[in-house]
Amino acid sequence: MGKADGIPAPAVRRLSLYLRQLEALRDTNLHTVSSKQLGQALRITDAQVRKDLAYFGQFGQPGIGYAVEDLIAKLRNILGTDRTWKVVLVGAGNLGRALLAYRGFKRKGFELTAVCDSDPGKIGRPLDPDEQIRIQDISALAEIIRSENIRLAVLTVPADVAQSVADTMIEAGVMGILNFAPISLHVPPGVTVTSVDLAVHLEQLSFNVGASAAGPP
Amino acid sequence: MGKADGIPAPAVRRLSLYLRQLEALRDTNLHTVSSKQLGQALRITDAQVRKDLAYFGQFGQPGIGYAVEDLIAKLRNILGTDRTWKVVLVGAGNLGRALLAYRGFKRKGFELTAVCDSDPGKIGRPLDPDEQIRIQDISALAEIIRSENIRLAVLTVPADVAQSVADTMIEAGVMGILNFAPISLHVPPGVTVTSVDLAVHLEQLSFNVGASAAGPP
DNA sequence: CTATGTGAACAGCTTCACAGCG
DNA sequence: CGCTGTGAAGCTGTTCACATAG
Repeated sequence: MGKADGIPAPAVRRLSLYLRQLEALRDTNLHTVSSKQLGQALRITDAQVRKDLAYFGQFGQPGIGYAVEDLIAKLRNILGTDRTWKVVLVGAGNLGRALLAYRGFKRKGFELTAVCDSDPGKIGRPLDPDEQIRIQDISALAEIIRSENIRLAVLTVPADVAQSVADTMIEAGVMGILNFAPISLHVPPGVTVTSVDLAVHLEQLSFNVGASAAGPP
Repeated sequence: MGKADGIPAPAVRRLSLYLRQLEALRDTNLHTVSSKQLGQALRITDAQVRKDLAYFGQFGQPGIGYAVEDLIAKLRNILGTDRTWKVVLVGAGNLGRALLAYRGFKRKGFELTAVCDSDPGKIGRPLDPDEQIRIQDISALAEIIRSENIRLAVLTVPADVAQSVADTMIEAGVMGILNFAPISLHVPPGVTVTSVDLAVHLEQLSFNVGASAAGPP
């Protein structure tokens, strides 16, 4: 329903990679970059880079390339990370706490606003010694989402409750879920889910390694 | 290097999802499943399911469907997880320790054999109270990989050292890397890398949510 | 009648190749 | 000249539709 129509999903994924690479280039005091350079760094053809960027506008200068700082700003705007997104994390297990500690969060435009868990033993505890966020009861989840106007969630709960937690969150207004539970979430149109399943990723490696060699000894 | 030739990468990704779903179905005492049922659970067309499976053999019975237990075994064999893969984890930070604690590892055919870190303060410590694995110095990494014949690695080190650690591991025999560092690893042909970048995933959500609505309030 | 396996049609993404601009 | 932006071509992956098997 709108801005993303006609734009290939793979192109959007690469946008994030371009942004990451550009931020690295900026730190080396490089002011301009060509599609060829960007492509080589990411193992993508230069034509691909140009086409991806051209979906969103004319950002380059013929004969010169792309202005690094400028393109960073453009990409942030396209991806929506020039604004700050409030994020709720549900599930304060090992993985949840590790993700919370990840400092890159805020720098990228995401602000962890609340953390919920169903374990009474965890509720009320501060997550990180130097963070003031305390774990709240999962029964308050919907109310928190509504009152804080939260649109994004990170889901690190066990698989058997993931769907019902997701339903609750969506009902309360969440529009995007980063799901770490090993299950296929069903969500209504307009809601986006991205899933990360450690086992799935390892299986891909296992397949590829097994395909080119004898396999594990 | 052969087995994967002509098979679409997306099909292989879905194989893992089929396997996950089948394991869930088995626990509900379902013995047979159709491509339509599998597809509905995963939001994929039935034709897609059949085509994916048909890349690897004729596993179904016309008029009946697929035998759940049977197909699980077939998929495990194809993915290479009917054998046990030794895995080394490098980087015992928050994320690394969280991944270690993940119990699904062993159940899926992956055995965490060694953990390395460069922080002298961590070396020698047991990771988990009930695990006997101790953190070893990263200078021993190559030797560990060689002597244990390790082929898979999980990389949870800071971005600025990720490439050099990867080089070391590949030199020592690692063929597949699950990379959590926010950087594009360059690896020689035959070596597989799968990357998981939290920021990238969140940006995808931000884009999609921003595309269908006004964005965050 | 149900459900698989598969060639053929279709759709979508990537690469090519070049016109045009600095 | 170098490099972008882009129609056209090429390729890869998905869906259709049906012959075939139980």
